[in-house]
Amino acid sequence: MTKYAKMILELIESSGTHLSAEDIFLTLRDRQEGIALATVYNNLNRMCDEGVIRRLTVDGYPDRYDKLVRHDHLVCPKCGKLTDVRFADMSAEIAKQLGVEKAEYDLRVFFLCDECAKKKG
Amino acid sequence: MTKYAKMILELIESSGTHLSAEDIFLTLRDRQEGIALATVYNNLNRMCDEGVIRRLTVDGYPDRYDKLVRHDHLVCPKCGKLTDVRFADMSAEIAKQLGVEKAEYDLRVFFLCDECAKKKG
DNA sequence: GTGTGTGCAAATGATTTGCATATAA
DNA sequence: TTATATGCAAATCATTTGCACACAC
Repeated sequence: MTKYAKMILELIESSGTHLSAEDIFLTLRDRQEGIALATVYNNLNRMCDEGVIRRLTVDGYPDRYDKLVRHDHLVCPKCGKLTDVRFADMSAEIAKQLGVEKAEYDLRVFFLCDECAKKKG
Repeated sequence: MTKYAKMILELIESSGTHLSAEDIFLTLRDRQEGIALATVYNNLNRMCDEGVIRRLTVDGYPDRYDKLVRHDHLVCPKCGKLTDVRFADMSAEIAKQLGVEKAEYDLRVFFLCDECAKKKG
């Protein structure tokens, strides 16, 4: 694992928000790291393949990346903001219904975020 | 509602599969309709905004469009294939937990499709 | 030393946009 | 008529790729 791979992973693991490739690129560049955007993408793709991080694709917005700890997401239908939330784990029921031992899933709940709710009212 | 809007909606409603903008464009063009790809996109976007159809964004694949009847999806992690499936409706629990009357959500279960399962074994 | 990561610039591919024309209410 | 949809081509934007160079093991 290289210098940049480590930095990128650390950023994602330690971040409270959901970072896009560009967020990561800009953060590292601000730290005077001479990293290229393509390198960020390369690393993110590799880590997703290896199952070290998770990609969050939301329609209309650039992909964001997330840690693996089990949780679900609220997605703001206005601004695309993602918020972590934890609903009951349904892996067991789903797996049972599909006739397999283990099942992975992605649950997104559409929910107007605080900021957009304010703007509206 | 225009001629093409009707055709596009009908295609989506009657289709057993999940069509992409290009699928729809090619289908209509094969029927000798002089439709433009941009028109397909325009109509799909409009219908999504109006809440008449639903957009399915799967990372790495072009968007596909779906009818509104409540159901969930299996997503093949190898080929991106979408399959309809119906798990228990969780709107009520989710809404309760969020403190609202109604909640919309999107549930995707990652599950190797038949074809990819064959190829593997 | 040899494979793999990196930087850069150019390519890609899905989707959007601008604008002039055509169509629907 | 008067707004809105359409066709076309060009533009956009996130992401990927090719290639030469630089590390890491």
